[in-house]
Order: sequence, then structure tokens, then C-alpha cells
Amino acid sequence: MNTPHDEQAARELLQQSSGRITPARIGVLGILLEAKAALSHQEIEQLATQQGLSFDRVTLYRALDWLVEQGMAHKISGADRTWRYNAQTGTAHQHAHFHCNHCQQVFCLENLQPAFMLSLPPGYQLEQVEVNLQGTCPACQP
Amino acid sequence: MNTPHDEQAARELLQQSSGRITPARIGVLGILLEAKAALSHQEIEQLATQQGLSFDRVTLYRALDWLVEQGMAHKISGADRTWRYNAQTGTAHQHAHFHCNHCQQVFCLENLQPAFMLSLPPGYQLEQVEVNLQGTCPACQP
DNA sequence: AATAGCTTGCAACTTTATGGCATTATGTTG
DNA sequence: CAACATAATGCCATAAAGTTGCAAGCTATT
Repeated sequence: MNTPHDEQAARELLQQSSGRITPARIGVLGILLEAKAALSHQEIEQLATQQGLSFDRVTLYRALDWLVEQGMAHKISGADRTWRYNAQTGTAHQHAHFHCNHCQQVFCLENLQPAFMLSLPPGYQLEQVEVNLQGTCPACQP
Repeated sequence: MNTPHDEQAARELLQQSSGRITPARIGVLGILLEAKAALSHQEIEQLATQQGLSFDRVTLYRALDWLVEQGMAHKISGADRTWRYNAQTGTAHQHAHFHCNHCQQVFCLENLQPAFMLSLPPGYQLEQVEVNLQGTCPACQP
């Protein structure tokens, strides 16, 4: 399934960086932009193959790392100890993720304001908060 | 460094289970009881070696899995894609972990009540909440 | 159009974790 | 106390995820 719209969007985003615009980066970013959930490396590779794209596993790793470095993608560590990536929209990421126990997909909940008051023990200096929710996503409800 | 006190405590805990009491299980549980932070498989192996204990890596994996199964230990997945374990005290685990970015240790914050109001988007059914904090632990403060 | 050097592909390697099977040791029974 | 059933262990190989080095190719610039 080709998605020229997302490919175009990917191109435009890439042109705002100082790096080179390559098929791998266009393809990967396009796939991330199109995705509704955070994708694992494996899922991205699979989608790329379905779209006729083909690049090495290592290239995918490096493209993803580069996208994260450039701030175009976000890297989250799921409960299954594999990295998942999603396109980073302009707004700061809220780091709230929902892992569906049925379809195993990970969704980013952007609008979830973590309004929790942390009564952290003294001495701990907080730099980042990560909230991982688990349960059933809307599509998997009975 | 021997710690007969923790070894004794480990023995007593193990006797409450239906499994067999073996040197590996005594050693591993003793190490977990003694530890102030959640330990990775690698760290446990290292500590065991320091205490003169010696068992196979696979045995360590299985002993840890068994301890988790028996409810004597808790298994958490850190940000670096390695499992970490800590002794499970009687109280229910609150699933709040603090990862120190300096010493890379993971501490369990038992008393951190997640008093946050979740305005979850409609359709999501919540089953479990996991809070991962990152920052600097007391020992690593400047 | 030519060039510098960033990207890619390939192969090998590391780390983390799991599975199979013979051997050992634990707890129990007679 | 000795023998036994079987739960654990040790060692083997294997799987999956991720990284590194280097030659070859491609991108963007001059």
C-alpha cells in the first residue's frame, strides 16, 4: 500500500534537517508518520517490505537512531524489552504510553496530563517521568 | 563478603514454599534480600561470584524465574532492556521505579502513591499502571 | 561533471535470554 | 538409615535484539 502523502510529508520534514535525504529515511519516516501506534523495529521492517522498500536491518537501526537524534522520532522502551518508535510531532512528548495486552500495540497518549503529585523520597532528583499503562485498547474491547 | 543473616532469612523464606531448597536459590534470594536496589542478572552473578558461590548462568535465570513465580521476587524491565529483580516483601508492589542516570541503578519506591488522576481517552480499559522515574539518586548527588 | 564524505550493505560479533537432555542432588518413603 | 522418584543443575546449542568495522555506493555541493 503506497502512501504518497506521507512520503511527501516525510520529505519535507527531512529537508529541515542538515542530513541527507535518502530512500531509507524517507521510507522509515513515512511509515512512522502513517502509523497509528508506536512501531517496533520488526514491524517497521515488515511494513517497508510490504511497500516494496528494502533495506538492511542495520540501515533501519541507524535510520531510526538518526531520526531520534534529529528530533523527528521518539524512542520508547516497551514492557517486552524492544524499542518502539513513533514520529515526533512538534509538541513535546508527554511520555505516556498505553500497551494493549490483546493486540500488543503501543499507543501514545499525547493528551494525558500526568497531574500526579510525586511525594518523592528526599534526595532523589527527578529528570524524567515515564508512565506505562497496560490494558485493553478501544479496538480490542469486547 | 558473607552475609549469614540474609542467608538465614533466605532459608526461612524458601521453607515456606513447596520447592526444594538449593544452594543456588539460597544464594540468589540472599543476595536479593541484601541488595538496596533492583539487581540485573549480571550484577547478581557478579555478587554471587564474590561470595564464593558459583552456578551456571542458566541456573541463575531459572532460579530467578522460580523466585518470581513463588512471589518471593519481583521482575521489572528497565530502560536498558534487561530484567532486574528485587526481593518481594509481603506488601503488594507499587510498580514505581527510579532509575538513576549516573550509577544506572534501579530503586523501588514502595511508598510512592500514584495519586494521579488519569483522564484516559474513552475506550481504553486500564489494567495496570507502571511509573518509571529517571534522574539522580541520593548517592550520586553532587 | 567531479569530488568529498555521509550512508548503506554485508559480515562478523556481542549481549540477553531460552530450550534440550544427561547428570546431580534434594526430600521422601520404606 | 538406605534407596528411590523427581526436581534442579550444568553444559550444550540456539534464538532474538542490537552493535561494530569496513569497503562500496550515493547525496549534495562546488
